[in-house]
Amino acid sequence: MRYWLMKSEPSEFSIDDLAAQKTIDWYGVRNYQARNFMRDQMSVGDKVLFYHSSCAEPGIAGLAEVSRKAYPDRTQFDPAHKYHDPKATPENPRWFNVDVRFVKKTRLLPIAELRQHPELATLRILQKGNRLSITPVDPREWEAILALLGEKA
DNA sequence: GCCAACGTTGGC
DNA sequence: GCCAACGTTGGC
Repeated sequence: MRYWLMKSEPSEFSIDDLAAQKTIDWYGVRNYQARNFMRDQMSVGDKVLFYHSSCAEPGIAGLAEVSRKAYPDRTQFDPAHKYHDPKATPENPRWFNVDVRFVKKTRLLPIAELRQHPELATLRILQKGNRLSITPVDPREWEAILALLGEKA
């Protein structure tokens, strides 16, 4: 079982949307490294920090988990979709996504607060130049973050 | 809106 | 295979 942080712009899809919808296919990832994490390393039951990015209050907004292992991203085949990829075919899909299930909404844990904790200095999203929308979280980091959230690890 | 960082594209 | 140009990300 692994731990992950997954970014979403709340104007596109927020923790409240996930709470309402219960489960989402995490479509739209068009970065190979992030795709590979989903396709090659994620399994059902993996724990997820749901992160709000590109917004007024960037930070961790809730907890989720992987509920289905990776399969081809439906939007790559749809010419009308903004995530359409003309080079992808059902026989040769290029992009994959997992399903993510809502666990709970937490307090908003801002990125500025994450930066204050030395034990989180290694957190991938805090590294300079980080842009990956999906990053692994190590167990120590996970525990430290859950403690900050007042959740039991 | 700014800008650093980074990934992708395409000409050669 | 190199690398300049370009587009995107995302915090501030």
